[in-house]
Amino acid sequence: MSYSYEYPRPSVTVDAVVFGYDAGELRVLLIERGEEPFRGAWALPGGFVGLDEDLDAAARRELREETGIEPVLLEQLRAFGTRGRDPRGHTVTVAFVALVKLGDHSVQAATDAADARWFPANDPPALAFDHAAILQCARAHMIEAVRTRPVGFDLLPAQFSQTDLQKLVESVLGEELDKRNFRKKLHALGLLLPTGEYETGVPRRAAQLYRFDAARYASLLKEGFQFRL
Amino acid sequence: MSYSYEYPRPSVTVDAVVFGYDAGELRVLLIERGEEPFRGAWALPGGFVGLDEDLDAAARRELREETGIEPVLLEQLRAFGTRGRDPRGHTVTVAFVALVKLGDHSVQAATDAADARWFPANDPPALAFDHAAILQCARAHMIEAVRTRPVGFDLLPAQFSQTDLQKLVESVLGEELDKRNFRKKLHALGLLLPTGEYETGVPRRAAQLYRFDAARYASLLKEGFQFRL
DNA sequence: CCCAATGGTGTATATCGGACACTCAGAGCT
DNA sequence: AGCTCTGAGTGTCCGATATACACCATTGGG
Repeated sequence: MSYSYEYPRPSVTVDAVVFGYDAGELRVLLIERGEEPFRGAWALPGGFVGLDEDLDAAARRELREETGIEPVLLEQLRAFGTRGRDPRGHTVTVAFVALVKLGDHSVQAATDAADARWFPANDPPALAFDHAAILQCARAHMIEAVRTRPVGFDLLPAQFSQTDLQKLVESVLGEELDKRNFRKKLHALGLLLPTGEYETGVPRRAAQLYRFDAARYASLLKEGFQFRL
Repeated sequence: MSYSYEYPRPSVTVDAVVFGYDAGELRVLLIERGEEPFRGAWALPGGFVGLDEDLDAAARRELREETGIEPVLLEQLRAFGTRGRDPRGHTVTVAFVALVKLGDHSVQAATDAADARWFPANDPPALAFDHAAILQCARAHMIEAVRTRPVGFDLLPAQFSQTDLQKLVESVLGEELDKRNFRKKLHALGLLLPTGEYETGVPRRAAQLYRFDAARYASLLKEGFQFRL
């Protein structure tokens, strides 16, 4: 099957920077390319957009096909369209950022992906195409997002300690924060619900576990509330 | 001439939201479409991306062709690719925001554009495609940008009064600011050079004119300086 | 000469952000 | 049982920042 157009034009792809959080470190999901170009290299999951397919639907589909992951939160980063970024010819890619709770998903490589694995987001391997630049841009996006929106809660399990959250924020920002000041702000937001439950199996005093009050956040937003950490 | 591909796929266009500032109001440059679809309707300037053409180069080219404008500052907003946004078939557009000093450019419609004119950015006419949504997004972008980056200086003439700048910021934000507090912050930034010249032809005390210290801003940026108004 | 309109200027107060250190709880080990 | 280790939990002070607020000066025009 083949299709004709009056003018030559770039192709459109989507790529997803999927972040997860595990072992105190921000991680990014990469696939090993099973096809040329860059066969055997690590890359962001993604692929061509189908005709009449929404961009975010395409990103979700490619993620599902290549890695088995179905993210809850997926938002557009921006388009990358520098000439020469794809050796097959000019392609414009629309990059997305997705956040997943690592425990909720097991990664399963398929279709174009020979393998799919989590890597440290701040120390990734060499990447195909211009994916290193896209990842860099996504990390900058996260630095902004983690301070101004409650994104941490999409990366942590449903229940988490205040320290869990702080370590995550520190990992994204790449800098350490003061425990008391962090908690002061956190409580001031009023978005944490104490569960009454505690960590188990830790060789020290167990930290209390909290839950994110999504309903309250939604209603605060309507009143012009601005999240800030 | 015709080109063939193995798979059907969306086309790529660029659209530019060009902002200017005049008569105390933020303005946006629109063209009247000279071709179907939406012939006769107002729309953002833009068009198809050529093969092997960078996205920003395409946006600049379309702007030049359709309106005669060559903006200094052009930055990507994001991609819009919702199915059905273009009646000709699926097209993905990458939207840009451009800022121009109104006095430096005279607008000249050509090629696909039957006309090109400035409209109030906060009260635009009905627009073709999903351009109203793109404009909305661009305005939100400006609200963010005007507080965190010295964008006002790209919209004003080389010399301007403090009040000019304040009125511009107020027009973008859609809210009024306190004169003394605004000037306090402005002076604290240390980015205004007094020119010693004054307004002329005004029926009141003439305001002193200033110039933006771009060199100083560039050097401050390297030291991790964050602009904030 | 008076009026209208805007230019230009400082202080006092509330709020926010950042620095900073100790005690307590619980698990594991001897 | 007692000791040790690790991280949990908690409040104050100070400096910086943001906001509210009012009057006189200057100029052109009528």
